[in-house]
Formats: sequence, structure tokens, C-alpha cells
Amino acid sequence: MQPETLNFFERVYKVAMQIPFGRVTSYGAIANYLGASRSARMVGYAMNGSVNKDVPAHRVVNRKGLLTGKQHFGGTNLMQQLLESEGVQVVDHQIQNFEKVYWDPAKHLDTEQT
DNA sequence: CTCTTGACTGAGG
DNA sequence: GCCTCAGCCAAGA
Repeated sequence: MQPETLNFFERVYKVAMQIPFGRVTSYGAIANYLGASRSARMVGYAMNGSVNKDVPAHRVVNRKGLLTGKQHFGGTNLMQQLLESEGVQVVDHQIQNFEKVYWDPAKHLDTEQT
């Protein structure tokens, strides 16, 4: 279990940082992994401060594979370029082969996270 | 304590 | 298949 000493945001950061290279996930997936499947919005909200951290927020998109948060990356196509740099094809803010690059933390990670 | 906001999701038209 | 409405939940003022 996660120690409540860490805020909801901190938990999101940890999971996001564990996203493998060239892979992406959805807010709901992270929220579900944290046991807060209803708090998907909170995940994105938390990412707001993750930009300045070691959290690859660009690997986190909504359930449609759309780069909804690209706006928060400076208002440019930075987020898209970052994903393409990792081998993720992105067209018009939308991830191609989303099912292939999709990565579910609850499915690949364990309950333990350092 | 109450109200507002938000990088979401699912259901309905 | 696209658009709109409502629900959920945590943090900040």
C-alpha cells in the first residue's frame, strides 16, 4: 500500500515516471492503479506540476490517445515531438497505434513502487 | 467548512 | 461516429 504521507500528486508522479520508453498510458489507467479510477481528472490535474519534475507527462494522454494536455507544454507541438522522439507516431495531437503503445501500470507494474 | 476549478470518463442523444 | 450532459474527487482560495 502507498503511505498516505505522500499526497495524491506524489503517487501520480511515481507511476508516471515508471512509464516505459516509447509507451503511453491514460489518466484513467494511472488513477485506476492508484485505486482512484474515479479520480482520473486528478491525475491530469496533478500533472500540472509534474512538468517541472522528472515526470514524463507527455507520455500521459486521455483515453482516446489524444494529447489533451499539449496545451500545458508551452502551447507548442513540444508534447507531440517528445512522443515522436520516443517512437510514438502522433498525428494531429492524436497517438497512432494507441493500442500498441498503450501501457497499463496496473497490468505491468506491481503494488510495490520503491 | 463551502465553493470553484480541472491535462477525465462514461452514458445518452 | 460525433456532440453534450452529468458524475467523481482532490486541492486551493
